[in-house]
Amino acid sequence: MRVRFAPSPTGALHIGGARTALFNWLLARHEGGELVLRIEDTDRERSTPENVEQILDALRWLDLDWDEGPILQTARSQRHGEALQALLEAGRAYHSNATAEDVKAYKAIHGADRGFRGEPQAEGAVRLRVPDDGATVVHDVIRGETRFEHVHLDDPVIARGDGSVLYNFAVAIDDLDAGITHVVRGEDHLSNTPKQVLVLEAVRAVGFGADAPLPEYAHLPLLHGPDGKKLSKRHGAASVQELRDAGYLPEAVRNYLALLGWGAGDDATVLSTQELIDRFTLERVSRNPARFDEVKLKWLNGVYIRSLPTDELTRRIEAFTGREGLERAVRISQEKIHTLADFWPLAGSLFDGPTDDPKARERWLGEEGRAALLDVAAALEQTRGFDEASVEEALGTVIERRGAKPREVYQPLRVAITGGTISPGIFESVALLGREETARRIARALARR
RNA sequence: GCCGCUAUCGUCCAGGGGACUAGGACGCCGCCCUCUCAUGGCGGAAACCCGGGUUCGAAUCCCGGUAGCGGUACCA
Repeated sequence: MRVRFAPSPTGALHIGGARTALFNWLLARHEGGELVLRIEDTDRERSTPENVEQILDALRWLDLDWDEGPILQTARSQRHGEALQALLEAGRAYHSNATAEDVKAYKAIHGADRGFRGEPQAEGAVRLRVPDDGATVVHDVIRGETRFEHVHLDDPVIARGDGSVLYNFAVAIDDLDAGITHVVRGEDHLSNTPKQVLVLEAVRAVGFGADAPLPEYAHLPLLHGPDGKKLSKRHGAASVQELRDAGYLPEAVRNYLALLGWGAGDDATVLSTQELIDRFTLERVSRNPARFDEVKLKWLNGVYIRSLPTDELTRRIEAFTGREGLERAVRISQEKIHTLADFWPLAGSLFDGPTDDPKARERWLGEEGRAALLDVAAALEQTRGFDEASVEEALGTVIERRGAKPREVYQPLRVAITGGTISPGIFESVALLGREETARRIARALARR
């Protein structure tokens, strides 16, 4: 089995594209086949080297590797030209000056009863001659047979007036030459498929890749945004880079993306990449479009974060935040965060000093709170050690002596040392800060007002 | 408009003629645990798009409608 992932570098790699890449990759790895990476850069207006780099960067981050390529489609223009010329000479394609308006006008008259068939001219864009009779049947592994009647098809433009080829032509030639056995891509390409099959048949008839097999097709259901519309920039984390910047783990993203349009079949949700490879088959790919649900991704990411060894999670958080010496803080935060980005807002004050939350101050550092804090400061001064257990013990004494509820002691202390009401566990946080820093922060909180 | 694809809880995925009182996950609601936030545990609400047909029997097969989406570029 040889599959390919063929993004066009007209923007960053989208979540939908990433899912397509993942499915191709899983399939190749499951079958022991090869994955070819091809960059479809025949759109000269919008393709840029920066976008190519972005796509490669996204694939690397996702840890999806490939066996051949990246092949730039434009680098194959000579081959495309030869195939095009052969089609021209055989009369299976022709030059035509007809514009989109001409075709539209033609269709206005003939409706769906007759596809546009141009008259050969000396120059102009190149159109593929579609037979009037019959139909092209696309055999789709996921959807079964889809029949496209030739009378409904217009002769498609396969090359521009200057001879440069267009997508539907290049794709067919490149898949053929690369020996692709399965074309797995988004459903938005289903309607293009008959054109590509027609190109394939025409080109083989004139001796190009006549002995190469015709690829099988598998069109994946499309991915939609939370609003049910096609995924776009408006949907926030729409690109792979945005996912990375939002603090998601690549393994969690792979797991989540695999669940969009595919299911293991036995209700399994959390699946390691190896399990994904072992279990992935095209037969289990769904036919319905799926919505990208960041809430569920976030939950899954939390599952992965909690299951990571603390030192590994620390490495990732240090890389993400650009800070060092975070291990202790990571250990006490691990079960409280869902993304790498959650860490700093939760525990950053342990390093950078308390933040300022006026509401928290007002609620917990009133007369009662300050009185409690005074007791806490005294108790913390004379603990034997300063680990979590001794901190807990000391605070327990304060609670008992004051006849207070635990929170009436813990919360003022939390606000004093972190500035807010949300933090890792209070004993852990205090122990991490140490006796002196804790005392300093309490004193500062008390002095304030 | 035309061509095509799709249709099960709010979302994702199961179930593909009787095992369906339709299952799991996220989310939501309630309870428990609890120093905040989380985590964890227990429980709950929540779906077969509509109409015909086939069949002893339809969520499941067929037809139609409707809706959503895609294509209809000298974009990919």
